Amino acid sequence: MPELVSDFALPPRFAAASIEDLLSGGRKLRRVFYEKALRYAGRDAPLARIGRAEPTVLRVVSGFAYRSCLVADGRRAILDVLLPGDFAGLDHIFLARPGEEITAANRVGYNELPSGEFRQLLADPQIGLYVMALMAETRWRGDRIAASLGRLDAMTRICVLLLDIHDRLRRRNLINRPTFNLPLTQEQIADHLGLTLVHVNRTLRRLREQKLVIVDRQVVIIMELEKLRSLAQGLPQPAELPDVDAPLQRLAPTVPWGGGAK
Amino acid sequence: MPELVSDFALPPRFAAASIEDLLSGGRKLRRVFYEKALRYAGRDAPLARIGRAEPTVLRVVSGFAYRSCLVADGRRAILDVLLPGDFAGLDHIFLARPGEEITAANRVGYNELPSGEFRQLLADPQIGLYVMALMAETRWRGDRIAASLGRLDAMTRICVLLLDIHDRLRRRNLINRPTFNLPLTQEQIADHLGLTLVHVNRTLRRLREQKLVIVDRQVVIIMELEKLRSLAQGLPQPAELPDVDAPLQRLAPTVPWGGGAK
DNA sequence: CGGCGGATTGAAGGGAATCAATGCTTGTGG
DNA sequence: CCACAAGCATTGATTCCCTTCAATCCGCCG
Repeated sequence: MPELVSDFALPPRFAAASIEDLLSGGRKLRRVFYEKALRYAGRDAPLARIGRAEPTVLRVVSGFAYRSCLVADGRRAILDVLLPGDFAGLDHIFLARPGEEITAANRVGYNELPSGEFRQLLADPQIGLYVMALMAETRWRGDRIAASLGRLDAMTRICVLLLDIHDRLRRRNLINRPTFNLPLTQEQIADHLGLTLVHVNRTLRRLREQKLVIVDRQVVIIMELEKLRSLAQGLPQPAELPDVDAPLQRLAPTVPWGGGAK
Repeated sequence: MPELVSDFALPPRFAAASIEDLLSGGRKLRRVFYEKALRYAGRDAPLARIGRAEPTVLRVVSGFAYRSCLVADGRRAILDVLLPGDFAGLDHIFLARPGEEITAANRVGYNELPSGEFRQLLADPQIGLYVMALMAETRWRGDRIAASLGRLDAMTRICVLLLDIHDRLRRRNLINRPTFNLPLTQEQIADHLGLTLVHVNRTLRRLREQKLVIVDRQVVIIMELEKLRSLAQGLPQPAELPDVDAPLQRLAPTVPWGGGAK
């Protein structure tokens, strides 16, 4: 049997056997969260704090947030960026106290469920399956930035980050052009990509000069989508979770870009 | 209410509510895997390959393995190191084909379950809960190396890696002194930590000179355990999964160290 | 207006990569 | 039993990507 040479390029697919259960699990879970009040957190406000009382599971409805930690010498590492539709605190199923810090990057709307209540939902295997898929997706993202941090240079890392956020927003129908709002400071980008603020700035300038991506203020415009994609080749790819939210109204991010016209 | 200043130092704890279910889930899962034949893979042999036919879930019984990917310019990134007792391929619950490469670092013994069969086990919520805990643990490890790669220098990264493997082996009662066998080449360590083989080598020498850790061949001797631990401060910590295997026989790794006397 | 957080840019230094040889083990075969 | 090859480890010299330090600029808000 001959080797399939270029099969690595194919994006991972979900096994047919699980898709049905997955989708209904996702719908059930969505329903539960929607019953909860919509809470808001202002910029830089914590959604979860290490060691605090009762941990909760939360779902971001609007805005960006990030998980982070502080290492020994006071530097910060941003482990993951949370977009509208993302869940966070799933490991609070097990933990008596939050083990990570979650912070709002801009004004974030979210729903929250006490972890005890969430744990009871898992009695339903379909919900359980969906939660596992969410956890798997988080891991894929984690693998992806780990590989980026370890093996890509600053320029490529930034491209991959922007590409990933684009794809995630696109898949959720939050955008429909290669342009979006990125409410992260250059310092936060640096902390996420293992760089310094200064070097992020320089690299963004070079990206602009090369007309690959334009990042001005918080507006990102991807000029060469396919070129970015080729830079990300070989990195772990998340399988695309079937979109549970498809029928919902779209949550377009505000794009301060000439008043939003056209 | 005054801030608890140093609460971050406490290791995360499992919520009492879930421990019972977790343990019996783990025991059930263990039973299923033990019924399977023990397979072996020689050094550098793949346990799973990207895009191959039917994906499986597997459990390492002896030996070391690692998950890896190849990025665009041909460099390799080792995303995770698998020790005896670790599961791999849990995301094959969802995937039609394996999305990652798993390779044996030395001779590995393992049990294997077709992902379809594994999926059926999840009908049992206790097993489901345990699987989620396994996935959460993998994520914690992922967060930890991501933070290391992003914010620690070569020396500290190596210390954290050695400390982590030590702790994992220790927790599973595979060792009882700060000495163990690490069947990874310096190149593999480099690929895991985002360094080059040459720099790993130099750094190991400096660690030896400073009498922090001695790494000779594949034998690791940690001299200053507490100093290593202080270097890892602030990194995400995995909660310690209750040891399902406690009553089992211990699987001591061979330590080529003067014939194993003492 | 002053102040502040974020962005931008310059100059200098350092940690890690790269290039290049040379040892050291181990396994294989004569 | 030794020769030889292959893989891994070790070490030196040089280069470069990124950091660090420092200053300036810009937009925003009270």
